[in-house]
Amino acid sequence: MRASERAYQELREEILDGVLAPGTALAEVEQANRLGVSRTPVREALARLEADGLATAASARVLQVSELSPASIVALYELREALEEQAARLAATRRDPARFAELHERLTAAPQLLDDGDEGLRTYYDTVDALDGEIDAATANPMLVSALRSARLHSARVRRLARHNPERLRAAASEHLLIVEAIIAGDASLAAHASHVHLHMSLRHALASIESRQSDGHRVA
Amino acid sequence: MRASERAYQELREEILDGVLAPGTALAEVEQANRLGVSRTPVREALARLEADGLATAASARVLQVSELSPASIVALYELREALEEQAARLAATRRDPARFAELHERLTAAPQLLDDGDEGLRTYYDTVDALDGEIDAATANPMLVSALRSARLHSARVRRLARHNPERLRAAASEHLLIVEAIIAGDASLAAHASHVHLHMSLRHALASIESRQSDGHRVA
DNA sequence: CCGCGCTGAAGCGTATACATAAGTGGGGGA
DNA sequence: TCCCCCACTTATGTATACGCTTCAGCGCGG
Repeated sequence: MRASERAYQELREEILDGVLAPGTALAEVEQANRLGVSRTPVREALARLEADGLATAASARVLQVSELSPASIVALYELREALEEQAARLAATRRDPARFAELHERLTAAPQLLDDGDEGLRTYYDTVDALDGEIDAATANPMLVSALRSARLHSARVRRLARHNPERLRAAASEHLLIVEAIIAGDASLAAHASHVHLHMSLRHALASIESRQSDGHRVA
Repeated sequence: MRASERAYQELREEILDGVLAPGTALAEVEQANRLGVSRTPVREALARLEADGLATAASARVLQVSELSPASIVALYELREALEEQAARLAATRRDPARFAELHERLTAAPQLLDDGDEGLRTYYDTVDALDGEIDAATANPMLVSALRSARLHSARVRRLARHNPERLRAAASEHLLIVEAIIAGDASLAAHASHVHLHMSLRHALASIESRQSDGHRVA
């Protein structure tokens, strides 16, 4: 694999996982030494991170991991609303019902996974990610998909910040189920509205979760 | 200005203006010689163009100016629909009425500009761009704005491809006017629907215009 | 005492040199 | 004569070196 690609993925993972906390400075030489590659691929990686919005230029000379304030989370969800409602609408119009029928089964089984500990949780998230993938494929719109991908990057950060609340995840599964049913039925309007509802609930939970975490005195997971 | 920045802007302009036609290969050495800079800044410029979607990797070794097929134009408008409706909604909620009142005046005067030849046309487009800017500012959502900016890049290509039809531009001005009025009135729903209508009409015109151009035997403007 | 300017250093942007991989053309063998 | 393999060419990926910009700290002048 290309060194620039490895550097990018490594840095991205670390930012998403919170290893590199918001506000951390990303200097070329430092990261080049740390990652064991030269500055040129690091430069490319940092440029991509900035384009992704995961890093922000604090001044002309210093790049840092971008903050994840409640305000920016709200902004993220406003963007996701726009994109995911449209994606759901298009998917409902253009979907292959068979592919979503399979997802319907998996999602129906999903809540039970949450009793299976860490392994089950991973399978649960795999199912949710598979739903994203199927919707992407069904929209048949590369531009929309690429915008969605960018938004999901940031969602991954939020997901990690919010506590994994089994109760919330069970509710989320049933919200997802409704979206899938709407898509299978070819009901674009319902698919869009169900997506809206899901995002609304998800945002509400994320904000509450982060607020409670902060009042815990910034406890680190 | 930085060499990589100049290279990027130069290449972007040439792609948007059609100087570099879709399908043209973008080789590092060739462009470096042509633009009078070294390969490194060209590399960065090409990476940005690819991230923008203005260039596509045809194979592992060859990057080329991306195609602008009717299908991709439809996809672009589906994305813009999602983004601009949401932006209009948010702008209607958060706007400063005074700033849009000024735009309302300028847009009312816009149709007359179209009789003033090239200079007037430029002023007309400046007004439309100002509307975009005001909406961006009013949404108060950096993520949404950055997604919009990316979509507008591609719109600029489409705009150039479509013939400048005064009749269509006059209609577009009145569509914009309705959007502005809705924003001033704080009517989020109307702002979104008016944006949808505008995009629908704009897409219809763009597709018809391109089709007629192609049946002209690919006449170059 | 405050503000402007200088000087040093550190980091970034660019160029160039080198390594590597892929594609192509030619030659040899079947 | 055709096909396959090897070598060469070319372009990309990576590393390093150099020069310039910028920022911080200190000193001098008002």
